[in-house]
Amino acid sequence: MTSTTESRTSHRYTAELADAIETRWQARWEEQDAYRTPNPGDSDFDASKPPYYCMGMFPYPSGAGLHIGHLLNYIPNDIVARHRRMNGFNVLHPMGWDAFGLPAEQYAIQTGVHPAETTRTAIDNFRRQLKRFGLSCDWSREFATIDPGYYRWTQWIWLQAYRSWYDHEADRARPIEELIELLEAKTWSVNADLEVLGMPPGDGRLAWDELDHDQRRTAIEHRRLAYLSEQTVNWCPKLGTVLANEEVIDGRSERGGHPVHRRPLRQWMYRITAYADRLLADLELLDWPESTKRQQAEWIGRSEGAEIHFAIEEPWSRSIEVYTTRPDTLFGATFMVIAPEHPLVEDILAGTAGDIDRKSISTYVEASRNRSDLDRRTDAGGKTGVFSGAWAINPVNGERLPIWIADYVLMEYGHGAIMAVPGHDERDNAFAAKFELPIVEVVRDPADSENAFHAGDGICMNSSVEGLSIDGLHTAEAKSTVIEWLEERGLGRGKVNFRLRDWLFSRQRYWGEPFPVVFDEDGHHYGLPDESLPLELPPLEDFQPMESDVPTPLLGKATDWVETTAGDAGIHGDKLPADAPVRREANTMPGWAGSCWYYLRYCDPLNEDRFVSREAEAYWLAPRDDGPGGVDLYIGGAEHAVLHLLYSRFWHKILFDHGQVSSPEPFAKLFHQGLLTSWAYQRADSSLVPIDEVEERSEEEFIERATGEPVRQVVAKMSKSLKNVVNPDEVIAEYGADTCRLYEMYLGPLEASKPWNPRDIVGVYRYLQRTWRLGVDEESGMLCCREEPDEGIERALHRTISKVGDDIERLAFNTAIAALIEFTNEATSSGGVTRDQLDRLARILSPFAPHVAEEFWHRLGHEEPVAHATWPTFDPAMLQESTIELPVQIKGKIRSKIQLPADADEATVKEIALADERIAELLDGSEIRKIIVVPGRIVNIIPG
RNA sequence: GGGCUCGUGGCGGAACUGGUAGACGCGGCGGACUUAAAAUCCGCUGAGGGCAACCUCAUCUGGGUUCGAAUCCCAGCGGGCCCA
Repeated sequence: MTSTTESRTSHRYTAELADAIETRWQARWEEQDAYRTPNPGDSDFDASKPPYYCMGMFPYPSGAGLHIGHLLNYIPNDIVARHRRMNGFNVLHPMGWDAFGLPAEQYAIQTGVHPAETTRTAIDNFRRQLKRFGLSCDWSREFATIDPGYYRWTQWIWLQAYRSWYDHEADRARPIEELIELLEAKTWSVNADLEVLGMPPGDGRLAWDELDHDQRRTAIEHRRLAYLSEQTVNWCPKLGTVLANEEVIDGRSERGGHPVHRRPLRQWMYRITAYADRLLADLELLDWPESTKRQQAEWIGRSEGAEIHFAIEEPWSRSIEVYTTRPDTLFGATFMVIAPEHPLVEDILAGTAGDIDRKSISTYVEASRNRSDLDRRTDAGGKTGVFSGAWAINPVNGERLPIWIADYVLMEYGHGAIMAVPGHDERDNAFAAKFELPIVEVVRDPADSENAFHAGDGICMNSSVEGLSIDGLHTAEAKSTVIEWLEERGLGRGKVNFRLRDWLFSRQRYWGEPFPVVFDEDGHHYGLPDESLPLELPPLEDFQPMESDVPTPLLGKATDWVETTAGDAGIHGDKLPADAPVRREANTMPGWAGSCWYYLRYCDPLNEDRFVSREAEAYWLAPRDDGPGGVDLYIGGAEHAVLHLLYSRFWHKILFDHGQVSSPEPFAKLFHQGLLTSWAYQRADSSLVPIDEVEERSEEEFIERATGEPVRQVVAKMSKSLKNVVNPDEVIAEYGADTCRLYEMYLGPLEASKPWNPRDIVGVYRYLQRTWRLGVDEESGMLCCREEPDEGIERALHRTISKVGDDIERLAFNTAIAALIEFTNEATSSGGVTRDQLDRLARILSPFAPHVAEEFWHRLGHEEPVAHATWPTFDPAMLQESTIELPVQIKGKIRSKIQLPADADEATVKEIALADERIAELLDGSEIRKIIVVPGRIVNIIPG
């Protein structure tokens, strides 16, 4: 081989060179703290710059390592951050780790290694991989949710809720002391059920001083934002934990198929329902995808209807309350249905009166106890139910309604009881059909008088008794008439209901934040004072779940930790004597907790006195430019559309009510990146085959090795089980990080699902090679630029600067990169760029390919990193060509193109168009009815 | 079942508020360089017709609105997401 070939290859942009450039600059950036973001108060903080806060949803570091889909979340943020920084913003662009939770604990159980250890290893690996992509994050702000210095404040925020109640009059959370003040002052009172009422005592309402200690506690519990409550949960003895409804299938755990029992358990709850109205209304303030806002609105599920009391015939001395959104169909109620958990069921089973088949009732109740809510709601297996033997009275017409027990009614919704209107509700209709119960039509669909069954709005019929008739009224009117009638007689009232339930916040697992609370010997709880935080997780050798029928939290194993004294726990002497034995809460917080407020901590991650300093919080998050404040841009997957984003908003509002944060909402603008898909293989029965079990016979023929059966190539979400995950380390080894960044952004629109196709990567790799050659001579390795600028290239550069900047703001990175490619191609074919042009090119390339750009920037003689440079300007006049080409249509079909000055007026345009040789020929002197001129766009001639 | 959303070359995708459909990339074809290959560079590449200038068709299907529709409206088919 000759030396010429060697020298030529030695300065080409190859994976090896990319690796050298990238690692060199990454090391330099780290040395010089290139991406450190000063906070207000820091000596190098520049208050004249406006703030910009952009972040991606932080990753959950798993043992499997980063996969290419994660980058789809972080590269866009990095591009925006770099662009904003170069445009004079103080940019906060942080990174951290969501590290508590079930996956880490399950992994630890499998491997026998402590979750703290596996999690730290996973974090180190994720950090290494992310840094290798050259993200311009301020790593000095990094933290993990498992750091005691962080979860101290997670516990503190929980205590804020624990020490609060919700004042519906003022529509905000307030300290418990203020509730006690209102009660002590006898401004407010308590009813017989120990519910706090916003009215003075009297008329059956009790004054605070009439209550004993325990009654007072109970009354307060009814208002507390973080409270204890008996909840029916899915307990899986084998797994030793409570499962979410979605994790239970046919009474067995989704994972492992172990039996799951429904049983009541005392759990910490969050009164998120108190915020339902605000969580719904404030969606309007947000620049979020409409679909996500709609999902949240549906999840909150506000409905207007009525609460109606139904008396029950003797001997059962109670009434049933139901909630219905259709009080207008009250005349059509032909039976009642109550949930198997309804208190009336217990009464019936305990009693002896009447001719009642108690055996089949108890069998049915037992059977439904272990069905998940999800199963019960869906129609799997058809409707089931049993007659209770009791009868209710319809308040409007006095008719007797048989009360059935059926598990399609859930205790958690409404009051665990419904009035069944089989004529106008599908599920009631199906139930009535199955058990041969009467169906009455009371609403007529104006558009369809054929079918009696109609679930929508319509005109009332058969709905009239003495003193009340709604016949002929439309649904909306009928509803208000019935509600008014019920309210006058004390039989019911109009009510707004929400689908949203209070948030079950306890888990029986080890790997989570401990609750900062202890219980005395009577079971009364005491929140820990702030100065005793953090309450650290005790070290636990054995974190295998306890197999038990009695739900037992894992932390219960740490007996030395659980059993302590009030003094050691930090409870003040005025609450309990120092030597009083107390038990710590052995449940932990769910995986959601740490992610509820991490965006706040980034603003001031090392603060030991506050969760975030007021100054930093106000600078980064206060409302500005008519926005609601909060994070300027939050990018993350649509799978978090409801839970994480709703929980975060809820926590933020609690802090807002306490005056701890200055914006009503945490995230001003939200964007969901699409899924990255990959090839997968499907059997004839459409089950999926892991990619490594498939052999490619030819272009279109794929065979499953084990069976020899042909399989179909399809696109599917990247997942470990399909083995179609792409490891970023491999891509970097083959092309370098800059290529990988460009490729991911070039695939297509950020919000769309896109297939990862390794074949296409070379396109952007070649682009970087061409761009490299634009500035560097491959033989000498030296910077080589032309002396005299080319007019066309200069114009093209202005166009590119303009388009790339606009596209970044639109998050349209694919078209921004296309524009960059176009520029390089154009510059290459017309003899290269000058130093000055390369200088500007390096800057607009830097958000996408920061390492190559930095190399150019350095070689051009700059000392400061390119990230600290300013975004190049463009001259709008340079975007405008002096002569333009305009298509000319005849009757909407393009027949010719004309050249004309860009500033030609309409008359001139028409004149030139008509004078065009081809147009004149085609028109052949015919009459012209009309000529439409769209300046700069088109001319359309309509002959007469 | 209801709601939302999408459907453009062989492939990923462009196309501003209705105004030159297919930017850019991949793949393919041809050429230059090379003993040859790789790499690189240049040209062509929606379909059909024509020697050519050009013509016809073409954005899931079928209707409609408009001077003009990938874009707006209606119906249908298909994919995705959410709710049930």
